[in-house]
Amino acid sequence: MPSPIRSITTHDVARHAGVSQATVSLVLGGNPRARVAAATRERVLRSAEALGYRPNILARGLVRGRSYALGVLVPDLSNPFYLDVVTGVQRVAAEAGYVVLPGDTREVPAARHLEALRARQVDGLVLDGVGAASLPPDALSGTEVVLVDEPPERWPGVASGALEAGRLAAEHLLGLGHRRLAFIGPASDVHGFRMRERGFFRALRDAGVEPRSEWVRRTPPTIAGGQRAMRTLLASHDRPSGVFCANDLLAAGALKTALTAGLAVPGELSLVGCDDVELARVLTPELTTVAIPARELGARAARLLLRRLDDPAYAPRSDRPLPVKLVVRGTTGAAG
Amino acid sequence: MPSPIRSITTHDVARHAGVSQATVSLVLGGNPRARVAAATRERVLRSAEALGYRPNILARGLVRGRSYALGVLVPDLSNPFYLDVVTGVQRVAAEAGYVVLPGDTREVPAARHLEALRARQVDGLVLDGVGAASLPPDALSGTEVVLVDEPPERWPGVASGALEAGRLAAEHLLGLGHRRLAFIGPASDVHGFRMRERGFFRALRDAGVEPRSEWVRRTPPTIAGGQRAMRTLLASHDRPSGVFCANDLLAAGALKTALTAGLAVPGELSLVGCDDVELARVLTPELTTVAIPARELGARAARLLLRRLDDPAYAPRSDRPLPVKLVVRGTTGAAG
DNA sequence: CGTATTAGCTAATACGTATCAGCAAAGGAC
DNA sequence: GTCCTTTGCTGATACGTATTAGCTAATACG
Repeated sequence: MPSPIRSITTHDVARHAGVSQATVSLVLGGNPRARVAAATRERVLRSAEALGYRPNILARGLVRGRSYALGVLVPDLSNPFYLDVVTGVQRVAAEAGYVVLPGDTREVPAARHLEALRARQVDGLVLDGVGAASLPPDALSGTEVVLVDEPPERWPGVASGALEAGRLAAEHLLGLGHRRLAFIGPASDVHGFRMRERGFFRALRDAGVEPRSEWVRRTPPTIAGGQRAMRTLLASHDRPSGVFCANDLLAAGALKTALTAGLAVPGELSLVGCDDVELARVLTPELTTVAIPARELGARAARLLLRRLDDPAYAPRSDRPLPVKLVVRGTTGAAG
Repeated sequence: MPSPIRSITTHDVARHAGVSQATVSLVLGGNPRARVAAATRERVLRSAEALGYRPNILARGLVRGRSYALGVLVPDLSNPFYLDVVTGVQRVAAEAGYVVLPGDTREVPAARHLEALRARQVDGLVLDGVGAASLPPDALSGTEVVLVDEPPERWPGVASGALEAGRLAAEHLLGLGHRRLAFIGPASDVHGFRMRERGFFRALRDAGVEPRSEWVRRTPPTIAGGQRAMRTLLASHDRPSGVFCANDLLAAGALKTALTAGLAVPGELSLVGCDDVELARVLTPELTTVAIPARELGARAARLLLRRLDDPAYAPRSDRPLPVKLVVRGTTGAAG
């Protein structure tokens, strides 16, 4: 059978089955509850099968006013955590016949991404950690939006237990006897990070431990950022005995610098990350961290988004944040 | 200004500018060499600007027979190397107004991905490491395809110097005095990996070093795979003094296992990876590896693909493979 | 001045699908 | 038998754009 030059259309199927194009569309198109005689339906299906018909999703989208595409924007796709979020979105979206267009804001600003996605007529957007509040006000109009780990004020969202994550890290370190505790996190005003930070410090204060401002290091949430931050922490005359990093990349960088400086981990310094990306188990020693269900977070965001596309009025019953879990590994030990 | 319910079309712009829809299309659409009076063009452009017109890419694609979308398939998006390839494709594609739909074959088989991408009417495909040769024969018909690191027999492709990469690793280890050399790589028949392997062993033989079959460990090219492979290598009574891993994930896993087993690296065991992903610099000690320009590889694939979309007859002058480079870090040292 | 040429624009159509109004036939109620 | 309802299908149209044929007016040329 020669490969078709032009792809098979509903017209081709109609001719083959001896019915009208409209009937083919009724059988193969959206509405499964369309009134078509069983015999006709069968005949159309067989013709479609025989010709190898595949619906042209662009044409379908044009008439339905849908592109069946979703945009997902994250700060950094090379961070496995965000990649997992995207993967979660992708899986759910794929099942519903949607495709996802991922983008990150490392090199291209969010506003420009949104411009391009809008030109693509994406039906919806998932935004994670891109500071939706600080976007130009009309950048998101006319599109359904779901936020991840942001305050769900103007748009609905899903959340992980960021506050809880910070608290777990703090309690773990406190439980090991640490009182001299530092925090490494980003300066950027991303709500999820802010919550992790707040949870951490709240737990410290609850335990009567007053944080020191010189032990709060702000740096881009990357490996390089973690290295820099740890370098300045180690340079000070007075060193913390435990550090909570706002994500695992920071922790990996911090660990690297500490080991290179000859520090014993966890002997002289305990380290807790956040996210539990695969990297955490590759480091030596393995990283103690707080596991965030990234994939499930993305999946849940996608489900909410798809739901709202069908019914824009759908207001999610305010969901519990996804549960987080402390994973104790090799970078934390009793205070000396 | 109220946000528009329905998006602005060429008809709206035409009405606003007092011209026909066709004229608007001539001004704003593809052909820049269309004959339109300067004054009219100016007026249309101003109207478009004023109304905030954005072309509907779906509609444009429908009539032009293009979707302005490219599919990219790789084995594993969580491998930063492949992610970089995708990023390279994405950057070039974005500049040309194309969007890319990435997919990996960890959970969904390539054939199913291709099915979905085809339904999306993607204009072209970039395939890296998915074994294009073993796909159903018609899975790629009717679509422009460019392969990465595959033999460019049925489809054009771009390549990195995989053979050279293996050779560089071998010569580095040989130069340090190692003669007891092992290889860890995937069993799957992916051409790029095969070439790295071949380059390695060819250099060994050229140096008069005969490889031992029990030191060739086959395992999935992941961190976990590297750990397993190294475990079996260490379990044997006779240990190699140097190991070349077909990628950095394998090397990371191998390093982890070696360190956990109490081996001194590089004192008792030298380790060379391949790819030079960011992970390589986070490990302690830092990983010696062969740098492959992943991003440029993807970018070049995208350029070739776009070129062929404009001119399907375009046969690339057979390009030199992209240069690779040995990066000596901390996991290799002189043989004991 | 008459004719050929060109510039500048528009009407009409097509891309492949979904959907709606409407038609013919068949059934159902009496 | 008439009248009403339902079933099963089709013709026509629309989605937003690109493109081509063709029209008008202006210009060029002899």
